[in-house]
Amino acid sequence: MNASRHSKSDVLQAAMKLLDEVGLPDLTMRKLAATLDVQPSALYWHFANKQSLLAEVSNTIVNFAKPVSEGKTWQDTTLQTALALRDALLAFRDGAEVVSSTLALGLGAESALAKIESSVAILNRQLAQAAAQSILFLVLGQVWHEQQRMQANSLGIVDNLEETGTPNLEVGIRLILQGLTEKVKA
Amino acid sequence: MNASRHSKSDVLQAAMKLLDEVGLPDLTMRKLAATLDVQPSALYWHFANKQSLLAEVSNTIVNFAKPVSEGKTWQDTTLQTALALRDALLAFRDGAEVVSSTLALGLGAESALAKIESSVAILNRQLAQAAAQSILFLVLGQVWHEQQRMQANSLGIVDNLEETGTPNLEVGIRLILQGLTEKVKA
DNA sequence: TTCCTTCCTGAACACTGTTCAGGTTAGTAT
DNA sequence: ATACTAACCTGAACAGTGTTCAGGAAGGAA
Repeated sequence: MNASRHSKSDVLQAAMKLLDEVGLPDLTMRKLAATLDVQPSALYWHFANKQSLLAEVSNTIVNFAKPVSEGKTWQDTTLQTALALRDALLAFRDGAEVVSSTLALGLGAESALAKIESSVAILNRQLAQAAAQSILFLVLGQVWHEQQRMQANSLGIVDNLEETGTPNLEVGIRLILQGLTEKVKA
Repeated sequence: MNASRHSKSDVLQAAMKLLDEVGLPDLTMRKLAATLDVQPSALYWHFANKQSLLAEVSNTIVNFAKPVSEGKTWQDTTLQTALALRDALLAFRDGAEVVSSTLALGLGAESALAKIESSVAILNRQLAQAAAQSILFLVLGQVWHEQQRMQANSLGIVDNLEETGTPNLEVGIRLILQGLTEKVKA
């Protein structure tokens, strides 16, 4: 905005705003610097590189998920946790792709996994971990797909008549939870 | 290799080889052209752009999955189909990321989804579709994660002691299948 | 006033995907 | 053999990317 000096969180905030305006593919260091009235090289005082910046953007998105009130059953709690993450991803343009990338690179965003895993109150920890990871991939994949379609539609590209984005996710999670429940009985 | 003229499938083949040698981030049009002893611009006679090239690479990877022999139950068939896709992704460096990207962009790779969906022999088509999509995201996310860790390890980065890549996937798929089975009973 | 930390400039480097006018090669038809 | 045509490629450029680095300026503390 103005020409005063900027802190690290200023840059992060500007990055979030720019992401919302132009999307991830056009979120470049040069454009980001321009919105702050600063040379591109100035950004490298605050962040070691672009990946580090994106990692913090990713964490901001994940931490945006509001904590869920404990449900009646752990199944319900887990479902609410997953849907809260889904809402957080949807709240930011290209949110799912940002988080997916940094998660793949091993930077940040593990807190999302941790939250889901801790909600799966099952004795067998190996099983809980596999289920939590599965649910996380489900949410990321589904929302990524949905957000990509949103952009495609905004560009006037024909959309397939199917609008099964949101329902499919809940169905998928419920399938995993049901499977978990059955496996625990045995 | 040599300096003779090249066909479209020559370029595709060279792209697959280069992908295996340098990985997706270093799969550039210039490097690809160099392996063919050709100027970068020559590639644009065969492919409209890099995305189109990657889409065909993606299709090649997906179609590499060998068809499964029909199992005893549809649950078994679906599991084998998913694992066959997993093997295909693992057979190529950064295979999961390549396929994920082109799938997100709406180019190709839907045949993977179709194969899984057709194996889920359930009356409720909406349910089968949700389950198939869930399983696909599971496979892609898991293998992507695994392949990223493979590269990280090869670069000497510390690996987390957990080696739960492969088992987690099968567990996750089985959970979905079990959930499906229960839901069908009701 | 000196010093030191914080933040930034300006210029460059080594890349990237892509376009385009024009050339070469090879095979087919006359 | 000559002419034509489609397939394939060159060479150069354009507009952009992330990143580095030597140095300069601002502001508070000693």
